[in-house]
Amino acid sequence: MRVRRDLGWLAEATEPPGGGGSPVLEAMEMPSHSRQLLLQLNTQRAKGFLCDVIIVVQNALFRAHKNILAASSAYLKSLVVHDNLLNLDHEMVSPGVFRLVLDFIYTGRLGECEPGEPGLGAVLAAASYLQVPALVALCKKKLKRTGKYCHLRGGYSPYGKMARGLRAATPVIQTCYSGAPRPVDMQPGEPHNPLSTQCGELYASASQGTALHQPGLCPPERHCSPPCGLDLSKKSPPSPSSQLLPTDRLHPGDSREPLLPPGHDSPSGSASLLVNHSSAYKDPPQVAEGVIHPAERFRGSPPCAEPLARAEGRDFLYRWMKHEPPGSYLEECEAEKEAEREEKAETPPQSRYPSIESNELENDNSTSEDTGSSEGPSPGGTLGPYCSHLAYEPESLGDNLYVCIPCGKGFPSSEQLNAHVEAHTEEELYHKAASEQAGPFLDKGGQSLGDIIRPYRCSSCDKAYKDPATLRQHEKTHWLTRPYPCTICGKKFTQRGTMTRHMRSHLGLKPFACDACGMRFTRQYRLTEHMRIHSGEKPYECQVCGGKFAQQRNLISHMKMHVAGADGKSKLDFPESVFAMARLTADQLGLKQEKAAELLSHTSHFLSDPKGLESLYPLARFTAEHLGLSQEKAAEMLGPGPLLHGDRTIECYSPT
DNA sequence: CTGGGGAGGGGGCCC
DNA sequence: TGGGCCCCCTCCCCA
Repeated sequence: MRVRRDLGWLAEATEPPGGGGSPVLEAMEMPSHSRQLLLQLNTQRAKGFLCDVIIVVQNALFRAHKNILAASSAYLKSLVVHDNLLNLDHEMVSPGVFRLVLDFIYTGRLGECEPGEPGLGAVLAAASYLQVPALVALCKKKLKRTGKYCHLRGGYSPYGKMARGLRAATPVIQTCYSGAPRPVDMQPGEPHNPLSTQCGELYASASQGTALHQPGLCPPERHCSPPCGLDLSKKSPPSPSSQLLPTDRLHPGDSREPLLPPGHDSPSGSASLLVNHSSAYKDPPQVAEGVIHPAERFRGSPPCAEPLARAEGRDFLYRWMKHEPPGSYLEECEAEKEAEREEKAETPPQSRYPSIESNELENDNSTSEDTGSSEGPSPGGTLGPYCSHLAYEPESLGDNLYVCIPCGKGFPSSEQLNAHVEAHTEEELYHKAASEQAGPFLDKGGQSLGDIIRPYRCSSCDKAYKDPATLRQHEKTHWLTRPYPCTICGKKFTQRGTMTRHMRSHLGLKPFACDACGMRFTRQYRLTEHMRIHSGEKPYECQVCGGKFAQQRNLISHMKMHVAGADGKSKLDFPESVFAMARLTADQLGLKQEKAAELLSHTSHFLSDPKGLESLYPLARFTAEHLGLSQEKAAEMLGPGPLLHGDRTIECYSPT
């Protein structure tokens, strides 16, 4: 009827003035038009084409079109108006259920349920929550007609196999990185967008890999380490117009719910989708068990998840006790878990402060064995975490009453304690000596000001930090294997946050919008920087020519121009005090130690390095302010000479 | 064509 | 865990 009415003007307009001649254009209707349109839209959704909204449901991502959502659901309509990223309450709708709802929106059909699929009752509840009246009506009708609600609740499907083959027809993220197969619907020349899933959905595994660690289920390179997950369930963005995407690890291997053994708690805090589902709808436990059975989920029919989890737990415990270093990828996964647990266990600072390093633990353990300590060896040859516990619980020292003050270890006799003290590495002694030579900034305990401010020193590179967590974070940079791989491109990162941020670029998420021009950014800092363009603020001033810049990096690039002449040689001279200040600051305060030492070790490098130039003035100011010294005074006090940097002595050259 | 500035974007890393 | 900052690369525009 609408078509006829809408086309009426057209018929009138095309009718010849005389009324006769060519036949009158009658309004016609193509019955399959709406169906074809929906099919096209659904195809586009599957390919991610023109999708302008991402819906996050717990650990799963769905891409869709705002118009379609708005036309189907009053609730979603209210959301998509303001946001490109929707975060649905997974207590109300689980990822599996939402997939069915989204399918219904795009196809007008409600997928049949098979064992493990969300029940019709759950779909009804979700449809009510999302305000999809057509689906609500359909669910009610189905429930009334079939009268098999009890079976549904029990996980039994009266419908047989799924007609639309959700599992088979949903390749999801086919590729993580090079070498992986491309999606079947992708043309060879087409940019490979790993987000182009058939259902426009991505899943983030909350299981942190239990079944993923099964050989044969997933290529080893896809075995994302457990702690690498993006937590989808946390953090909301500061911008009201958007939401960040805290994700848990995106699981590239399956289009459906993340695989979780019953009762398996995600380390990231993301509970099982199906546990949530069952709890939300008071489903009996067997529903979840049926849903997540790995044999249902993965090609190759892996063993049941629960024994798998147990085996993994045993393996993990074994490795934990053995203190095995990361080796194979699976081992790395275990090592990462271990590291996570160690971090949570509030391990003490390492090396030079009352602490126990892992290798020291082993040494300590061997010492105990040698001396017949009351503490017997632990499985695998080390005491592992127990040793750490011993070291910090005086009452647990047992007969080891002679305690080494610096490291807190106990020994049964003074002779053994003396032997232990002598065994402290030369490096430590050298450092202490170095600190004592540092002169006026030392306290009587032999600690430099830098050590006081940053007492947690990396045993690998000598960098110092204010707190142990930062030190642990830093130490990951020394790991041969970066623990947080991107599940889309495979790039690995040393910090989870960096990987999360990287993922945002894959997903095209730019939560921070400029109010003035509408430009969006992936980071708040970028927006702040960008806003200076509108405000005209240029806080970065060139100390040489007075030029001002809105962005620091452009000042740095500008300084390059000042520093390096046409022949590449330096153009500027800098006062000795500046060098002295940098040396003082680097050595005593631990600020940019490596960089300052590097800069000072070679004057030419220093002069050609804008980073050093830029850092000198703030460093000098900092030093003057905090130590109550003038630059000249500090320079006079320090004088020319070798810079003691860590356990190395670096010659310093005067800029003249 | 080239150099310089402006600006977007990504990774590293400390707090 | 996310924010913030630093550093780098890159592109674009303009003189």
